[in-house]
Amino acid sequence: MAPVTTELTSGARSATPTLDEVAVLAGVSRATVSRVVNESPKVSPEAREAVQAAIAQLHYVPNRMARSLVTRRTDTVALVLSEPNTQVFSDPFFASIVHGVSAALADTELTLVLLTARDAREQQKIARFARQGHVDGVVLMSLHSEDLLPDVLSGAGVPLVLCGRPYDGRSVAYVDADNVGGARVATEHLLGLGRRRVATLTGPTDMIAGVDRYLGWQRATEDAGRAVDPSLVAHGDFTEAGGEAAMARLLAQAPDLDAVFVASDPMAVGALRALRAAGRRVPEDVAVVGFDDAAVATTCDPPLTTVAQPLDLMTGELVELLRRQIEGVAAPAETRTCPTRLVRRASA
Amino acid sequence: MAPVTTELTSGARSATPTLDEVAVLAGVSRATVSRVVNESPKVSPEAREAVQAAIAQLHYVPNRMARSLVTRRTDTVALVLSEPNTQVFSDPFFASIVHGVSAALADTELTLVLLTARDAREQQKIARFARQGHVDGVVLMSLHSEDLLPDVLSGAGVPLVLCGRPYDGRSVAYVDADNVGGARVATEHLLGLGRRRVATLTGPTDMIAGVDRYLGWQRATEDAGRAVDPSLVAHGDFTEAGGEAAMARLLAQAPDLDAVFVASDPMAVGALRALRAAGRRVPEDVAVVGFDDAAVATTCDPPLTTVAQPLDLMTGELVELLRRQIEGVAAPAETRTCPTRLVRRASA
DNA sequence: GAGGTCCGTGGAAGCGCTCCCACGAATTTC
DNA sequence: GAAATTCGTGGGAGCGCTTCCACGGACCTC
Repeated sequence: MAPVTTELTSGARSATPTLDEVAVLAGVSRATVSRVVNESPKVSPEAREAVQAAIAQLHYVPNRMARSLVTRRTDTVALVLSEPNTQVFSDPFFASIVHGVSAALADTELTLVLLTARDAREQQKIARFARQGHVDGVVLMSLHSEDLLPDVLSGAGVPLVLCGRPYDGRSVAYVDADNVGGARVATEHLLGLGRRRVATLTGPTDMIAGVDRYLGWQRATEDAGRAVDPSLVAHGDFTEAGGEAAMARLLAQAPDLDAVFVASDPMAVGALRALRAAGRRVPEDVAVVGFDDAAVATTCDPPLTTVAQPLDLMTGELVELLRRQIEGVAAPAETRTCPTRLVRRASA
Repeated sequence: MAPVTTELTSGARSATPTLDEVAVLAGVSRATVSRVVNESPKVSPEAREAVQAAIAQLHYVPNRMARSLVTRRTDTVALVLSEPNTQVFSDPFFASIVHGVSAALADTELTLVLLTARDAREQQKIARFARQGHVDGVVLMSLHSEDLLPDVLSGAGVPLVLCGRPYDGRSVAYVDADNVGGARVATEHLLGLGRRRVATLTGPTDMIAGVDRYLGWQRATEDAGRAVDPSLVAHGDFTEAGGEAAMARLLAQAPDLDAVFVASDPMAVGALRALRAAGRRVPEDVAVVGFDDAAVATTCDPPLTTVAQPLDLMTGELVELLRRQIEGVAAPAETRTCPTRLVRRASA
């Protein structure tokens, strides 16, 4: 009998038991233990039972590194937030996406890891992480136009789905809300209320969501036969403070405005504050519509009329598209655009 | 010549090149390539150069799974948020911790992955993930008293540091802010202003931070020779909405209060709103002190006097303690309590 | 009852890497 | 000038796992 076997049968147990140790204890071969662990049907009930008993007794946990080395899978996917501004982290929209993806993954054998890339160096680190085989796929929230990560990742052949349409027209799988449509409906609602001067507070122009929501406002304005007056436009950055400042500017530019479509709920909350500071009543003097249907939309004063995105649907599609790519059964660069919906509350 | 070698030298390159292929191309052995990759000094300049050229030419990226299998290290640490309530995600304090830990790790070779556990099932998944050797260590934000993850993880021998003192007195490494001291100073400040009825809005009683901040208020109250009047206490949940509701209750219980220490800034913002709704002026009628020094403390109306935690220090210590455990040079269950500091603004 | 099929099982190869050990050449020491 | 040291290098074992392949026994078929 070989020394190693002697040691195993003599009862000396390592802190982290291996397949072999389980096999020896169960009186079967390594291969059979592997089959039991991987739920292969080709195992007799007796053998299965013996193995399971041994696993329980030794507290055996398979070593995923070893497994991954041969299977070429890690059963792990990454959600990457590529964004220099840390504050975005506390944006409720982002939190919802994380929550949704995580929930969609909970029903699968996949584990979610969250990675953040604030600068080029961290992006490199993440690219390496992905390329070194630590994850089977990546959901990427790359918000700014100049981000390199989408290229690097898709170039490296890592299964990839973007959350949000890519800024340029590149061919890559993505899931997005119908931002243009949502903004359009919001603006039409304001117009339908009989408002004469419908302004907009946009998001950053280097983010596609910011651009698309502006586009929706613009189209609705044009379709209503109104001129697209530059003084009715102010740019924000999707944050509450940015929204407050932009609203103040907007009031200075266009004191006669009587409605405003704001490109995100946090910005709308800031806008509400600026409006109050300026002595304008909402919705009597100025009607306000936000975007996102964040939790704060129900608690602010007045409760916010806003455009809701189907988050569950979106995160579900995100995971679905990614899994298909991982399985290798995906059509190249599949995309989904999910419908939005106006939620009426008191602000418009 | 063996077939495999023929294939390698004949120019056929796999999509993901291995050490062997680099070795063949560079005309050295696998061992030498490994030395170059791992920056061993025992390599001649010529060999190093040849290897580096080959690596560049093949776009070689080491397979971390294979490496981990033998080194028993992954160079990855996890930040685990064990918290059923998803909304906590958008809490600025949490975002700051993530940011800080991530920044502290950016200077090292370690990669950070973020994991969330909302229920027992996800906790199991994470425990498995850690035990299977996917991470070298864990920073755990386990906020509630009944959480099992600390036990499971430390029981499994995974290097572990808690962010926040454990609820019970268990022996485990942790880093925490001096919540009791901070709350005490805040309360003393209110008392020092000459306020007669200093109330408090607490956090959840199953979170140690909630308990400690209440304790600080209590001690300061007692030390000032005041009675700890139950009607001066209302419980919140660290959220803005919860703070608003609790403040409304507090005003009903103790209409004569003239100061309130609020256990978190988001709650304080809610409290400010409730106070305004009730027609109380801040700070004239009611002085308010918050906790956390979140970004919102500077933008709300009036700007919030609050207790700041040394986040950089805390996250630095967190990473330091964890690294020491990973290196195996840590004393058992090291702990750090970081000093807090009162930041005076307009609300008190 | 001889040949065929099926099924559970174990042996063994190998995933890509690190690292111990031994080897030979260059350098040093007495 | 012989022995000892140093240094860069390559061979090879092995990390823990999956999976192909072959084997033997139980079962069926004509």
